[in-house]
Amino acid sequence: MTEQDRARVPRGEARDRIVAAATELFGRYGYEATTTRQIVEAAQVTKGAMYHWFSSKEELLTSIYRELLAEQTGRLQAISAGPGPADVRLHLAVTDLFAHMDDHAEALTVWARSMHLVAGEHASAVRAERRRYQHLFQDLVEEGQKTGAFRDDVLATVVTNTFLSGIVQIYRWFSPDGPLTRRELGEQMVALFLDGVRSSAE
Amino acid sequence: MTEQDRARVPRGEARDRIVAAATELFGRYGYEATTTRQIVEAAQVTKGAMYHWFSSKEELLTSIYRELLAEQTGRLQAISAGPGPADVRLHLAVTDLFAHMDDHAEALTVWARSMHLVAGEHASAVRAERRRYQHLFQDLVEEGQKTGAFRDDVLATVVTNTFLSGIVQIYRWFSPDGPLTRRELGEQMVALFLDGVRSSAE
DNA sequence: TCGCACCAACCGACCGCCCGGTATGTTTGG
DNA sequence: CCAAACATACCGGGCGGTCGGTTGGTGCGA
Repeated sequence: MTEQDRARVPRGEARDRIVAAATELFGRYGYEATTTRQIVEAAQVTKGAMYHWFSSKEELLTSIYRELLAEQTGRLQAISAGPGPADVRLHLAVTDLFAHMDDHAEALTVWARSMHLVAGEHASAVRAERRRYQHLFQDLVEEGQKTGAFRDDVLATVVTNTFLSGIVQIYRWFSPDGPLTRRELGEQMVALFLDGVRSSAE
Repeated sequence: MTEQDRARVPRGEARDRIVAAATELFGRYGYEATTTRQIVEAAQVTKGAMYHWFSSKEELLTSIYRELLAEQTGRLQAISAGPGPADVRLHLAVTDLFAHMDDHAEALTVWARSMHLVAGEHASAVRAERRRYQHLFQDLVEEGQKTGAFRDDVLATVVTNTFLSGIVQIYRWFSPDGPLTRRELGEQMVALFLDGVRSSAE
C-alpha cells in the first residue's frame, strides 16, 4: 500500500498558495476586511479550489494560527527542555524567537491583529495551544524566580504577558529598513527586559 | 401646564448612547464584526439617528479614537510639562495612565483591536494625534537618557514602543477579578519596566 | 398671547451591492 | 475508471447606507 503520510498538514501546491495569499492579505487588511475573492485572485486559483481545501474562511484563518503556533511551540519546547539554568534558557528562547521572526512576520501580524476573531469549536484548540506556548514561557520565568535569578516581587504572569505583548506588537512599529536589524532589536529588547531602563547604580 | 409624560430623551443624549454602545460592541466583537443594526439596537435608537450624527460607520469608529486620544494626550501633556526630573515625570505619567485606565477600558480595547482599520482621510488625523502622544512619551525617555537617569544603549523608540505595547495589550489577559488590582498591576509593570526581571546584584 | 415658519433631531421602510458559501460539471494522475 | 483536485455559475442573505417624512422646540411679528 501507500507509504504513510509524511506531513500531518495536508499538502498541495494550490493549497500552499492559498495559505500564503490569505496570510498576506489577512495581515495587511485584516481578516474581516479580506474577501474570499481577493484571496483566490491573489493565489491565482478559484473558489472551488479554496473550498476544496478549507471548509470555511474561518478554518483558513485557524489553520494559519495552528501552523504558526505549532512551530513556535515546538521550538520553545526544545529549548525549554534543554540544559542550563532557567535564565539562560529564557534568554536563548527569546533570541531564537527573534532569529526566526522574519520567516513568520506575516503570520505573526495576522495573529496579533485577528486572534480575537477565532470562535466556535476552532477556538478551543487554538486557545489551548496558545496557552501551552505561554505556559512554557511562564514556567521558565517561575523557575528563574525559584532559583533566585529573577525577582519574585512581580508575578510571573505579569512578566510573561508583558514581554510577549511587547514582542507581538513589534510589527506595528518596527521597520527592517530602520537603524536596527531585527536581531539588534531583539538584543535591545532582551536587555531592556532583563535589566530595565533605569541606569544600574554601581 | 402639561409636563412631558413621555420621557423623551434630551437632545444629544442619543449621540452619547450610540458612542457608548458602539464602543462596547466594537471592543467585544471587533469593528468589522459589529453591524450598524447591533449598534442602534443596543443604543435604543434608529439608523436615522445614527446616520444623523455620524456620516458613516467608520467615522463613528474614528470619533471613539479621537476622544480617547485627546484625553490621554491632554493628561500626558500636563504631566510632561510639569516640574521635576524626567524619570519622576515618566513614573507619574505611567501611574496616572493606570489610574485612569478603568474609565476607558472599553475604548482602549477598541483601539488595540481595530486601530489598523482606520483609513482614508480620517487616518491622517488619528495617526498624527497618536504620534503626538507617543512623542510626548518618548521625549521623556530621551530626556531621562540625557540626564543619566536612564540607560542610553537602548534606543528611546524601542523603550517607548515596548512599554506602550505592554500597556495596550493589558486588556487581552488581565482580569480585575484576578489576584491583582489594576493599580497593583501598574506598580508591577512600572517596576519591571524600570529595573527588569533580573534580580539586582547587591 | 398667539399663530406660524423653520429646523435640528429623529424615524424606519427600503435599496443595491457584494459577501461567504454551494451545486454541479470537468480535468487528471494512478 | 475512479477519486482527488480543481473550475464556473450561481444564490440567499445581510450588510452599510439612503431618503422622504414626522416630530417637538424656538424665535418672531402682529
